[in-house]
Amino acid sequence: MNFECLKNEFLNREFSELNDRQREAVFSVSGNLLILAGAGSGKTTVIINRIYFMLKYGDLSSVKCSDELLRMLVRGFEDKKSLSDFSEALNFDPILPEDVLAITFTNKAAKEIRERLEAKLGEKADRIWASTFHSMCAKILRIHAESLGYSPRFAIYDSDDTKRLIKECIKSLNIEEKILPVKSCMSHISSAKDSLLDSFGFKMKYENDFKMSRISQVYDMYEDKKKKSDAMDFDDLVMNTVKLFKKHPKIRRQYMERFKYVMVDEYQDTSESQHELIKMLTGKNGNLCVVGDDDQSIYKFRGADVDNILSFDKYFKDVKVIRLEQNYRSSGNILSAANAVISNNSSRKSKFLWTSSGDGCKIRVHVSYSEHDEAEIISKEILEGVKNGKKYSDFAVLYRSGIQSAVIEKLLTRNGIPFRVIGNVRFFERKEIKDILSYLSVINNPNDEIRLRRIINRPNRTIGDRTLSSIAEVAQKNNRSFFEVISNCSKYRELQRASYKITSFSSLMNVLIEANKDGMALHDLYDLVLEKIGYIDFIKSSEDDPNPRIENINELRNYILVFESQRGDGASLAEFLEEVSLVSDSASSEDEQDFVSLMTIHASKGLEFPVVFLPGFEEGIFPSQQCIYEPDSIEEERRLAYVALTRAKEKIFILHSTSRMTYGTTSHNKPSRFISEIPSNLLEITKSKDWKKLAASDRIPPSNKQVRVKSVVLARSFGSITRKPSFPVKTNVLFRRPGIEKEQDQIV
DNA sequence: CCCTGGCCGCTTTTT
DNA sequence: GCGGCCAGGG
Repeated sequence: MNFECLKNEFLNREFSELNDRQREAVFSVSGNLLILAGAGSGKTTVIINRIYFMLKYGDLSSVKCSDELLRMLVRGFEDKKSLSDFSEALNFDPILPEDVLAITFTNKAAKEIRERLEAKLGEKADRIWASTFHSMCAKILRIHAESLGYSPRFAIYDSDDTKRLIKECIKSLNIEEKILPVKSCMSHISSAKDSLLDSFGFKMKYENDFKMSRISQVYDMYEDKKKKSDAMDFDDLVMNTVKLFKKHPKIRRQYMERFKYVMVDEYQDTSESQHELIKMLTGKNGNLCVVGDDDQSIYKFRGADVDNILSFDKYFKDVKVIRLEQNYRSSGNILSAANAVISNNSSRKSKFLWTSSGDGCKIRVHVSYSEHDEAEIISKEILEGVKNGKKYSDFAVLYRSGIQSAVIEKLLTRNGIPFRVIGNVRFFERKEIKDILSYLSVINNPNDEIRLRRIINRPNRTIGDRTLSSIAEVAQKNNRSFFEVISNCSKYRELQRASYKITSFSSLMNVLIEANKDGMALHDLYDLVLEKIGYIDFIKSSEDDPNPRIENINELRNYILVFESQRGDGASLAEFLEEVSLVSDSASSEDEQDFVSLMTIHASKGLEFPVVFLPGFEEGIFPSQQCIYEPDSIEEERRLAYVALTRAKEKIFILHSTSRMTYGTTSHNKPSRFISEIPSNLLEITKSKDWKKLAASDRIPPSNKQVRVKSVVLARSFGSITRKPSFPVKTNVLFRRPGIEKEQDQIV
């Protein structure tokens, strides 16, 4: 018996709940490691255990052991002791929590990691940096803001702010919006930033391209205005951190030395800029562990580059690759189907999911005659399942595109099935919430022009476009900020006429700014803002049904209270805004927990359900029309299909319809190619009866009794319920909307 | 400055 | 088929 073997015996016993591959990943501490984690292969468990292992043992490969000690260990092993009981004798060198950086994409994932680490490690876990790319960058940039010419209080613009600002730039450059739509301009600028192309580089690159050089003008102006507003957009957070590290090698070294062990989750979703950031943090010889699945790369459209994971071993030295292929989620037939579909992709690392559990049931493919019929079949199957002891929450309906949900919502409602649409409008993006947050942002950073413009006439103060542009003009001419101009507007002749209105607004704001400076508690400031601006009355007078909005406003107050109780006394406005700007996470419901989940396939990544319905498996829907003639895009769609299939634990229903109404016109789509890529022996095909041949009585959609179903629009924070509140946005809409009856007539 | 009617356009989404 | 957005009239 040598030490190496004995050590493994100890560790295998301690980590016996893991499989061999998982253990290998957990024990590989030093050097660069790529973990290719298939769907449902216990990825997060590996991440948690690996950090746990590092903090407990460090890198055991360098530990030496004398003969005498070895005999002691053998005895210890027989006495069921753990290797850590010999820590002093073996003199191993644990890694400190502050040496570890764990990066994820979403707050939800970061939170899960933090919670699971806390459960396993106790308070030590707090010292580990576990955060998203963006919050990590924001944290670093706040510290070094001045080196890049920002103040530490810089604002963070979300896509709505960004859009408004870009729109303004397009306007003031006198570019026809028809030639250059804001959306396309925004996405060009965003993807430039994803690949670290700043406005200067952009200008150089596209000198000879007419359209792109117009965009370059916008890019220039956008950057300029944003800088003057002391603000960064989401893409800036990453790009500016890279810039900071390039410009100040000392600062870079400081972080490289600090984060001795770096882990990145969902590496297939990284963009070029994020990849570069990781390179700068770890260097060529760092200890970098990335986890991901190239087959689940579905975010190319927002800058993700699969190549970062596919060519990981080219970018980093001496990479050890570990594949996690044992699946703990789905039955055999589901995995066979998923494997078969994904094997049609050419650019991928080979991987083959397997399970030790049985084949399970076949994959049911159902051919319906319309999208109504399709939704009806789903409803029937759910009711049938519930009759046989399943819960509503065992079911999920996953679709390619959000527009598919409407019909399904309708028929589920009609059948009295409780459901929720996950990921529609997010809490912090609601108009009333953005309005109030904009007030708070301006109080924190009066230079934030875009948000100042948003609120200056909300509630109405009859300060219109005219006045706004003359303020902007004056600001430009006198080289003053927008806020400075409105605070002293009586001094400017051009603003004389509107002076009274503007001054009453600016003095209001100045009162609020002072209140904040005096250290007023956050929730008191919030109340003061609402009261001073008369926002509730404004909502009451301008909305047909003000209640949902008022509920949201109250909910924001709750959120502040929770924030204050977490942070203790010193909870500052700046900290609050930081959290809010990076957290899209939102409401969860207090009451009913048993509901069917409806969401896009994208939103379902990482989740699992016993029974999964996949409506709209048709050419033109999925794969979507735009992708059909592009091989690369088809591969991305196929990965999406792979994600969809691997969500299911027990049963999959794939549905396609011989006719479907989209955008007001009826189309007849062929079944999706992804269906034919599944071996037919795994399929069980059923068909709706031809509706024309049905007796008239059978054609009436079943129950039209008015069932009260609450459909709450949830953000993606599903499962992690931290606050009680809910936002019943869509309660009963379906029955109040006229036209349903009409709709039924059409079917009959 | 606000309201309303007509017109366009329309995957996927986190931060 | 529907909603968001812009232009034009009140």
